[in-house]
Amino acid sequence: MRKPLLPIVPLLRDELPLDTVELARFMIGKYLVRDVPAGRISGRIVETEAYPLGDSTSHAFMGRRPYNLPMFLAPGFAYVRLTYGVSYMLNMSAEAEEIGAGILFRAIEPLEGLPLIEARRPGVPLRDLARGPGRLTNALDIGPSFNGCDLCSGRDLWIGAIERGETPIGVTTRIGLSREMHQPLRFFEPGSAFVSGPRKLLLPTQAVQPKRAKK
DNA sequence: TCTAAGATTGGCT
DNA sequence: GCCAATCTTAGAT
Repeated sequence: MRKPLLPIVPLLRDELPLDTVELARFMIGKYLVRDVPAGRISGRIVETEAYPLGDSTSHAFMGRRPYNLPMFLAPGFAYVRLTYGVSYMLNMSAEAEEIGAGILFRAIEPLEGLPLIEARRPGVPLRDLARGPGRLTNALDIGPSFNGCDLCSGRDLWIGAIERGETPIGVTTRIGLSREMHQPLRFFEPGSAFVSGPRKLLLPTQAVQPKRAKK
């Protein structure tokens, strides 16, 4: 007998905050769902990053290009990119149409479809299956074909919610950047073991020093 | 459990 | 050459 599915309700575009940073915060504690022929893969979103308008590290910073078109769509469209030639990353458009901004999904806590994930990642501990943006896309079997798809569609690949209340949210600087490293634009669920980076809260008084340049 | 270093990879931030 | 990463290995805590 199959386990009943979690009561995840698709998020409507109207429910998404327009503001990039607010959207990144908002998505913590929501759910990413992937429908595959064999069933459903889903997980709780525990880590995101914001790439707002004017951010020099954003793929939209240089203006509209063929490869970054989804970032200029209305909120809730997927932007899938290959990075370092090895990993795909799942982003979602933010801000009104014509404005290039988005958020990056960095980690989820896998909840449904674990056998489907494990079949593709034999021997990998549960905690590591979707801890990191590249692992997340691997766990949900997301590739470049999802670039530009509507995450508010409620099918194939979509975002949803169960509880509607506010959850506590941790904030730090973003991961892996060599510019704009001081910005508090990474959000995560405090206490979750499924978060990929530091899980200590950034205190307002903490200054962030640039890393020493490599020799 | 964490941090760090080195190798790897492909498109153009 | 620069990167929004992963994997393995090694060491500290």
